[in-house]
Amino acid sequence: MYAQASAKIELPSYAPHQSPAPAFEGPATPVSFFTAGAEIYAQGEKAGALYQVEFGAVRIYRLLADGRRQISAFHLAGETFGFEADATHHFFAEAINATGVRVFRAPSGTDMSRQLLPLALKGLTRAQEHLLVLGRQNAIERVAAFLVEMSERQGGLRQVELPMSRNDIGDYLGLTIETVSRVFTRLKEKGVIRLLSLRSIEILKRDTLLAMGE
Amino acid sequence: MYAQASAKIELPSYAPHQSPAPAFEGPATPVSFFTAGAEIYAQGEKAGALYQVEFGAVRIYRLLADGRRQISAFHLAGETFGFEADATHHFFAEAINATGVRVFRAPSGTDMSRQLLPLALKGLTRAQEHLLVLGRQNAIERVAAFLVEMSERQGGLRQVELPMSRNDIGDYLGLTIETVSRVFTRLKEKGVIRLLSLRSIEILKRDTLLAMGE
DNA sequence: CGTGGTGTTGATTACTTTCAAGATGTGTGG
DNA sequence: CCACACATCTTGAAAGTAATCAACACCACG
Repeated sequence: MYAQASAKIELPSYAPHQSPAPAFEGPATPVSFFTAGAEIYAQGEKAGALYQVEFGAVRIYRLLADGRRQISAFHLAGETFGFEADATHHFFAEAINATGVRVFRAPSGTDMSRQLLPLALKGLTRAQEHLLVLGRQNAIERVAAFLVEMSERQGGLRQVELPMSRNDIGDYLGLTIETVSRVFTRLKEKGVIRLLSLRSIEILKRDTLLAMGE
Repeated sequence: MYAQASAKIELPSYAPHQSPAPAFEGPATPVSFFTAGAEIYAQGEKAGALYQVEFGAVRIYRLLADGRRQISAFHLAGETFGFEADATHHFFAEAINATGVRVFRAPSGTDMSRQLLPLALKGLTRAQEHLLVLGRQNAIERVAAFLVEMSERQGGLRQVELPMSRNDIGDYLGLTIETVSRVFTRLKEKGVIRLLSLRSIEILKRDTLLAMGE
């Protein structure tokens, strides 16, 4: 059940050397591979399965009628997504780049509440914290908060990999791509961060960044 | 265990005539009363209990260091709140006005996953939908979306009660109180809504409002 | 070594906030 | 029941921040 096979998948450097521990009991499910931009599921589709990122990254988003997009979450290696309040997906899920996803389908009748609740609560807390960012922080604070978040999710290292484009970052932070770019430049000029490459930054002044993101 | 007793509580008109069905099994817990502005719990406090609104309304919010506030959710009569990802409250909960809250404490060792999961998932979906509003919609769209949401949560009637102040609405929508006020005025001028009183509106053009909120 | 996609930078515009003043509403005490 | 006082809400003018429009640079790919 390979949704979209890519001829040759170059594993990105931030892929873990070994697979994350499976999130759920059950029959071993093969890993599905998705190329950059491939859809994992769409809004309105029937939900039911759970997805664990093996390597790569996934964006969860919603669209307005005129095409405006809000990314509500990124999921990195080891994280699980796809659970819904009812039988329908309320969001889109897409691979950001070459991504492997393990699919879990609980046998009908199985009660997954115990396993799912902590994930749902974690997601709820994250979403509510993100509301504060979108509702009450300005551009530089949003980007700072984002970099801190990405850093912490990657073990708090100085070097942070950003698997997503500026466009994705903008749609996550409620900013335009130009504003994101300008803020990156400002942070560089202030010596807070350094760009190792377009998708890889080094945090030089963590305290400043933390203070910015509040 | 009455957190704050008020001499005389005037039941607001939107209070249900009968108590909502208790959300959980367990020993009958007395209803706690809170006056307008009274704190139900604070960020950092130990969590554990669940709260069901009997009458009145509750705001859930978070603060930035400089006092900026983001309300992540309002809870009306019948709704349950207070569950957390870990043993600590990540948010503040306050009564918006005279409010009765039933407190449930599961006996230790009880597994509430089955009951909690649907609530957590519902909250997660709502929060993620709100992210789209805060991230990608302008002032008039935000207010329109808010009025539609409040209307639907009150049974989809033309008349909608707004138990919260303009300030609360602003902090929920990521706007200032002045902008909220101006948008209300514009919607009145366009004949989309009518103000019956400051805290009570009538929706005259539902379709227009829906189209605005997308 | 081109070419398309992605990112950066600049100038201008638009929207929301801020600051300020006044109006309206609510509650209290006389 | 009325009058005053405080809080909430509305409106206006000015300022600020991010969006938009536009051009160019950079990078990855074939």
